[in-house]
Amino acid sequence: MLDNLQITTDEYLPLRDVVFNTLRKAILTGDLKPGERLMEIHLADKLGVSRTPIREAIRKLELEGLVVMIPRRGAQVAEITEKSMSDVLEIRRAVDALCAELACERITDEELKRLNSARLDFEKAVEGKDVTVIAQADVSFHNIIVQATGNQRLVQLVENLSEQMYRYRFEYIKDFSGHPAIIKEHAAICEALKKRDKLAAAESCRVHIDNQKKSIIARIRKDSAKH
Amino acid sequence: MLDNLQITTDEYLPLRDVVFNTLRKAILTGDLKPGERLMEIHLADKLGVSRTPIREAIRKLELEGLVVMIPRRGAQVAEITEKSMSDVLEIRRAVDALCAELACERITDEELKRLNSARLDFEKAVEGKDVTVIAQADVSFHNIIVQATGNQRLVQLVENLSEQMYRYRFEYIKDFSGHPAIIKEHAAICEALKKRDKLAAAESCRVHIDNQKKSIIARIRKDSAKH
DNA sequence: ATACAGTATATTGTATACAAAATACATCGT
DNA sequence: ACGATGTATTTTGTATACAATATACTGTAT
Repeated sequence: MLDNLQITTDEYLPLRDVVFNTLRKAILTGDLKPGERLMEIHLADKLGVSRTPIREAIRKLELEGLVVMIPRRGAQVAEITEKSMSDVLEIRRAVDALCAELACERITDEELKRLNSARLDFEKAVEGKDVTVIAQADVSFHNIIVQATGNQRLVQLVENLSEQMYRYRFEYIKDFSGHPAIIKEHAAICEALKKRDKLAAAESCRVHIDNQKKSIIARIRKDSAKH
Repeated sequence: MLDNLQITTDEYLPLRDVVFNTLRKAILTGDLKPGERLMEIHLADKLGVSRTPIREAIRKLELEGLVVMIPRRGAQVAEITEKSMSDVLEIRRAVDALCAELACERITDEELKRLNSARLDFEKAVEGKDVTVIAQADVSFHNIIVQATGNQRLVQLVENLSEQMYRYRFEYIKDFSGHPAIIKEHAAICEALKKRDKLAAAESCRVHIDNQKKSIIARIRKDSAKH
């Protein structure tokens, strides 16, 4: 009874945050497509709230880079260009390498164990062919490394950068021919972390991102060729 | 006449952005101190606007990490702890090194010239003793490098990270005994960029940040010892 | 004097109302 | 038929109003 009450108070989220999460998810999954306008009244009606929380959510999406504002014309979903994605990946490459280096210094034995089982989970997920499961296993693996840095702002930064790649992650995962390489890369990262070999860990992460970059950029080119 | 009209339309900024800039500056300069509550009606009265633009500005400050929200209690200026600053600097170290590496590949001869004169401007600024002028010259120097990467998202990231260090930048600059070292570091960075030597450029940047870190962390310890 | 209860006040969260600008559309003239 | 002009509509930008919660205060009982 009291427990239940506690839970409900803990679960309180301002509507603006509910809207923010909803819109973000819609953008990342592609329900809201690049260039699409976000009209306040329309969204308000659709989500059953007033314009106020909608507007506040849009302000956050704006700073996050998921929507762009045009003065007196409102918000629209940010376009993804090859350049913008390449910019993101360029940063991601360095940041992931940093994560690996820091993790070498700070990862605990317990986290190393969890990392290894996350690695094995990923390999198992690859055998099954469910793309969502594979993607989730990949996220879990990398999350352990980022968390092991103990740098909360770094966690947040990686999250934001990952977000930008989200729509293309699936393309990368869908390419089954690339799976053996991913498995090898994960193994290399694991190995380096276990040895606490910063150079090797960082380099493995760079290779890992470089490979992702190849398939993501290829996909974008294919997409833009269509239009 | 028409020109004037053009200017005024160009200069249009929604009130939310005016408020956002105003509050951000107030936080960075320390007019609004860590832990201080941002009360909407109070701010609205003070700035002569309604609560709506205030709230939207706060949403952006929230995502930027300059304020933290407490549900149903509103916003307060984020505290700066040694840990949070150390987290920022850890990222900044890697990101600045990345900037240097990319700049090695992409900086134009014209930008190299401007960089060199910015370096000399800094040396001149150091001779005069105006801290604000010195800080500005330092910013100009580093801006050229970041811009030379041609990566707009990287520019934005560096800006955000710099922001967090802003309040302590002056302490670093104020320490006149450190100036010769800074001058040498700038020269090393310049030199490496001219030679397009990525390793040297990156390493110089790391050293540069490590030195900043020392003085900033020392300052924070001194501050927290007072309280 | 101190702890507590109950009320008043202040503050946030949300919804609505109003103003200004941008867009769409229809009418008119050529 | 085409373009221009003026009006209607839509949409954003801003202000205000209302509701719910948290905080501060006051008085009372111990």
